[in-house]
Amino acid sequence: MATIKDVAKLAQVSTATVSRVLNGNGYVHSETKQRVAVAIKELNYRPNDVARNLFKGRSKTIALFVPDIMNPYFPELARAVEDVAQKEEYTFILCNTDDDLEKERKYLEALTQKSLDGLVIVSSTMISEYIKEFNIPVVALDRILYEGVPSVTVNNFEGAQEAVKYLKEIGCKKIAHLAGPQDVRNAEQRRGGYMSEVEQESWFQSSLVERGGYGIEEAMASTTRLLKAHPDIDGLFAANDLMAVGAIKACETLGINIPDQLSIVGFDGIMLGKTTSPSLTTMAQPIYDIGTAAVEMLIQQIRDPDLLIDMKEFQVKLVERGSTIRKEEVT
Amino acid sequence: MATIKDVAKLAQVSTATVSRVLNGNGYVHSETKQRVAVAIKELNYRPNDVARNLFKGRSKTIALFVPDIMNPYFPELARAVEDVAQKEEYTFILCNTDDDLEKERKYLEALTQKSLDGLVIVSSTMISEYIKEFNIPVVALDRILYEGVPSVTVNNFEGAQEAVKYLKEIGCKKIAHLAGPQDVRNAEQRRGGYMSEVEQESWFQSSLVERGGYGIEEAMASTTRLLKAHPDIDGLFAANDLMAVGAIKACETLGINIPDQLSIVGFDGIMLGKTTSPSLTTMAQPIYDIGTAAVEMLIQQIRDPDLLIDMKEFQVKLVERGSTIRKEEVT
DNA sequence: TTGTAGGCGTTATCAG
DNA sequence: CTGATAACGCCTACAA
Repeated sequence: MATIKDVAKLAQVSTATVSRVLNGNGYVHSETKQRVAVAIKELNYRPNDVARNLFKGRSKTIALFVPDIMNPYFPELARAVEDVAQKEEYTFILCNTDDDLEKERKYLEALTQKSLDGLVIVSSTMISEYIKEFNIPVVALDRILYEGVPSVTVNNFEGAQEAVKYLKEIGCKKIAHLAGPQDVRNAEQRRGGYMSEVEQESWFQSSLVERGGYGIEEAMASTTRLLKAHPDIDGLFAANDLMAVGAIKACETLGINIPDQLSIVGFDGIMLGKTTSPSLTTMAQPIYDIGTAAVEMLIQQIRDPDLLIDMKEFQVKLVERGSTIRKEEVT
Repeated sequence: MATIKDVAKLAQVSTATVSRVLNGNGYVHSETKQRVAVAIKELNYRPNDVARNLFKGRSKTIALFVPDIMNPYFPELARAVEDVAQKEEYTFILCNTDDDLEKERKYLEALTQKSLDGLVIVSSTMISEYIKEFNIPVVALDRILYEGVPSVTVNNFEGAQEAVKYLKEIGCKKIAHLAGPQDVRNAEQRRGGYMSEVEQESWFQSSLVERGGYGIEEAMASTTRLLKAHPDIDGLFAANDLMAVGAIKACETLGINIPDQLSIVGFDGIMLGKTTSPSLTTMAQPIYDIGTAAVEMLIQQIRDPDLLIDMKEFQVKLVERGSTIRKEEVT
C-alpha cells in the first residue's frame, strides 16, 4: 500500500501539500496540484482511514443494535440504516444483542475502543446509566429508552385503538388480545390501546387478554388456550405480526376458519404477513422510513452534538388483507 | 479517555511497561504489574483500538457482503457470521450489494482503507480480478466465485435430483421446474439436477421449465403461465423457497389445491416456508452452519494467509411438510 | 526487569 | 503558496 509519503516523494512536494490537495484545504498552486494528482493516480494511492481516524478521534462508523436480526422485523430496519450509512459514507456495524444487557455492554465497550461515532439501538433492557457512561450519540428506535435520548417510535397506543375499533366496526362482538412481553414498552402501550377500547364493553373480561412472548410458537399456545376458554371470540388483536401468524397457525390446527369465524389483526406490517393464508390484516409500520429517520437523526447528532433532543413519532396504518372480514348485517 | 500515558504516569512506570502488562509480553516484575493493574482499574483505562490497528495494520474486523439482507435467506446467515465474529472478538460489518458490481467495488475500497481483515461474500457478480486486486482473505458463500477462492456451498445438483426423485416417488407423473436466474450459479446447478432426472422421461418437454427471478412476485407469474400451458402438471420443483411460496400463492388464486392436485417442493429451508398454508416441503440447507463454517474458514485464512484453499460442501436435507402428498396407489 | 526512542499514516499549526 | 514538525495512542526494538 502506497502512503502519503510515497506520493509526496513522487510529486516532489511535502506530505503536507499532498494532504492539502487530498482534503481540499488551504492554498495549493494548481500546477503542483496537478503533479500531486498524477502521483496519486500513478501509485493508486488511497489514504489510510485508520491513521485518519486516530488523528481525528472519530471513525465514520455507526452501529445498529437489534435483539436478533432473524426476527423478521429487523432486516428491513437494518437495510434502511445501512442504506443511509452507505450514502453518507459511514461504515455500518450490526450487533445482535439478544436483549441481553451484558452483551450490550460488551459491544459498547468494544466499539467505543474503536471510536464508534454513533449508535442506533433497539432495546428493552439497555439502561440509561450505561449509555450515559459511554457518552456517545444514540438514537433509540422502536422502544424509547428513557427521557433524554432522541428516539423514533410509532403511535402504539393509538394504533392499537384503531385496530380494535376496526374489529368492532366490521362486526366483532367479542375481541381478545394476545399481549406481548410485559417488559417491552411498546407491547404495554399496545395493550393499553386495546384496553382503552374494550374496558367499557359489557362483554369484556380480563381473561380475554393472554400474555406471551413476541414469537410464533408461544402465540400458538396462547391462542389455543384463549379459544378453549372463550370459544365465542370473533375478533383477535395480536400485539405483533409474529403472534398473529402464530394465531393463524393455531386456528388452522383447531379447525377454526379465518376470517369467517374469527377476524385477526396484527401489528408491524412485516412481509411475512403477506404470505400466510389467509394473508394478515395488520397495523403496518413504515419500517424502512423509521430506520431512515433514525440514522439521519443520529448523523445530525454526530455532526452537532449539542443539538436539542428530538423525538419523532410515525403513524401506523391499517392494511386490510384476508384475515379479517366484514360481517353481514343481520337486521 | 485515559491513555496509556496516564496509566504510566499514575503507576510511575514507562508506557512500554504498561504496554507489556497489557499484552502479556516480555518480563515484568509482578509487583510493578500490580501497580499497573491498579492504575488501569483506577483510570478505567481501555486501550485505543484505532491506534493499535494503525500500528498493526489490521483491524479485527470482518465484513459480510450479501445481495440484500431483506431476502429471508440472509438474516440467518448474517446471524451465524456475526455470532462467530463476536465470539472471536471481530467486529462485524454488513453490506448490501444488490448484486451490483459497482457497489461491491465501492464497499471493498472503503473497507480496505479501514484495514478490513477479511470478507465473507455472497455474490454472483463479483469477479476474480477485483478480489485479487484487493488482496484480502475472502471466503465465498453459497455461490462459488471462481477457482482459487475458498468457498462454502451445498450440493445443489444432487439436492435438486433428490427433490425430483422424491416427487416421482410420491407418485407425480409430470413434474415442472421453476428455474432461477440464469446468471446465478446455484440456480443453474439446481436446474441441472432437475434436468438430469427428467430428461429421459417420456412426458418431459422443455416447456416444463419456466425461468424467472428469485422472487415471489415473479414466481407467481411464472407459475400461472406454467399451469395455463400444462394444466396436467402434478409436481413442481422450485429453485428456491421464495419461488415456491410464490407458486403456492398463485395456486391459491387459481383455485388449485395443494397438495392434492399439485405437490410443490422448494429449496433453501427458510423460515418463511413454515408459515405458509400449506407449509412448504423443501430441500433445507443448514444455513446457520454454513455461515459458521464460512467465518471460521475466513478467520483461519486471516491467521495463516498461505493456508491451502479449502472448499467445504454441505448437504441439503429433505424436509417434508404440507405442500406435498403421497398419491394413493391405484393398482 | 525497565526505560528510551522511533515509527505506524495522517493532519494541523506555524513559519517562511 | 509550501515545508517542517508535532501530535493522535500504541507497540517493539534496542539499550541499560
